[in-house]
Amino acid sequence: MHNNTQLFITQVDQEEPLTDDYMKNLSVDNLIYAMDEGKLKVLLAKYKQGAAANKWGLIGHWVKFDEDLDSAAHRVVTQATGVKNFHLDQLATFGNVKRYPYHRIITVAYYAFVRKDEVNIVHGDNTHEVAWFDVKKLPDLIFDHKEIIVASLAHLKYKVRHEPIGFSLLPEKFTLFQLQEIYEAILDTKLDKPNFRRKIQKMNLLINCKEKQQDVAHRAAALFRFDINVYEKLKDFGFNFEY
Amino acid sequence: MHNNTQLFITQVDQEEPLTDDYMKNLSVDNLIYAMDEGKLKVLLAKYKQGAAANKWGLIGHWVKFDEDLDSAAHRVVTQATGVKNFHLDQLATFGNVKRYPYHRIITVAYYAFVRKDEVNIVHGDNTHEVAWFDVKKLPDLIFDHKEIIVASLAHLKYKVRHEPIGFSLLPEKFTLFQLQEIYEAILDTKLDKPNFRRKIQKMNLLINCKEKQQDVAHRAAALFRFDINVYEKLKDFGFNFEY
DNA sequence: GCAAAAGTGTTCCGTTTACACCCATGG
DNA sequence: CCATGGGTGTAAACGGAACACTTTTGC
Repeated sequence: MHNNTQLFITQVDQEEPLTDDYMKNLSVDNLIYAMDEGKLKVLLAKYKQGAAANKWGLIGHWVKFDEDLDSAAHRVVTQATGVKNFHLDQLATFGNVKRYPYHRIITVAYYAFVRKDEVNIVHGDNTHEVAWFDVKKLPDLIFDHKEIIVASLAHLKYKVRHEPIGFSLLPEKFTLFQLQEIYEAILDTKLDKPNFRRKIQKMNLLINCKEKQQDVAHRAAALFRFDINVYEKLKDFGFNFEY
Repeated sequence: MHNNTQLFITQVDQEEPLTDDYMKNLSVDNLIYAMDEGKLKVLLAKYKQGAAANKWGLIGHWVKFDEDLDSAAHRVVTQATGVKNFHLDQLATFGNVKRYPYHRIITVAYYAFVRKDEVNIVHGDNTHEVAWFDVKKLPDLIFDHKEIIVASLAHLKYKVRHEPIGFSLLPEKFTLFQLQEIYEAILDTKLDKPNFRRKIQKMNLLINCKEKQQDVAHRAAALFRFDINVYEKLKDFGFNFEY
């Protein structure tokens, strides 16, 4: 078994060196999502070293001994994007014995929502390319990362109906159509515009900025803000975003 | 910091010895749920050794090096209850640096649904009591186990609306009222009987066994079975159990 | 004028909710 | 005869789905 593996080892194909600060059997992998031109995109990296060399994978890293899991995920997202404030949630943990070729690594998957225009992609020492991919046009992925993305997309469909996560993907001021695009991208369906507008406005989560879009090649839309105060009051009670 | 901890160490208060088969920094903790007299109950253990000595906690154990996470959870549930077939799902992973007093342990929480009458509680070497607790009357719990249970109850409320998990808690043949009790226990609310019956029957997931309850002190109810075939067909399409 | 998206109105229909009511059985 | 749970009926209110329609803007 081990001999078999050896056959495929090339010069670049060895583990990235790890300092003593990190737990060798625990990593975080982040699903960093953003909206771009009405499409849901995820940030992927092409790695230089290790079993992942020259292949696309999620933005991940090992967890430090003195670091909470959430903190590790936050650190890795900030390091890769420069963004400091973003929505972050744990998705699930993937720990099959054979998911990583060299030894046992358990990875805790997190998903993060960022605004694409706030992102300044930072190339880590161990990546030579970092890029956004349409979730409907993914490249081949290392290890079980495809499975992780598929699981997260299913989870998003579920989640978007019960929490207003969409707002984390939008700039502070946005149009109703931009919001609708997010629901359409996540739910992978077309929604009826009049019905969507009525439904979302009836929730009282939106504040009309009394401003209009500028420089658009069509009638300018009203801009809205998300009312975090109303949301905080409502969420304890529980409510529905079903479509 | 370490000296501080020493102050509270007693004879029994030392770590349980671990063989080389186990990863020292990774455990699974299981939320083993069953229905009992219309109440949702969770199985807890009182431990003999270690930081948890003489306190109630979830049924958990370390993960073996050559064991998938799901397999570890399955092994621990079966070991504690004797049950071999049950519904098992991953909840979330808890890994704060200070959640365990001696060293860093990450725990992956799973929830399991069993039928109380199929359970034969097995006392492990390291527990001197194992018992069912009403989820609304929990004792003090070790480490972050209270937080884990609270998280799982919130997750169940969410989950029960989208998947017919209730059936995993019932015997093969059951009455509509028994099913209603599960929804009421998980959602922590009262439901209207006529409306519940109509709603659940319209889903076509139930098969009338054409049998009646025996020896009950009221009109005997019809018994139903869960139609797994119809469910398998429906679930890809997605459907709703909202109440 | 045309394209593109903003925005409003209305109808239809199934579902939800609330509640009244009768049935069967054991104590 | 009463308590307990089984089981049916129904009317009003609500909410979603579908779609026709008008408005504004830039090219």
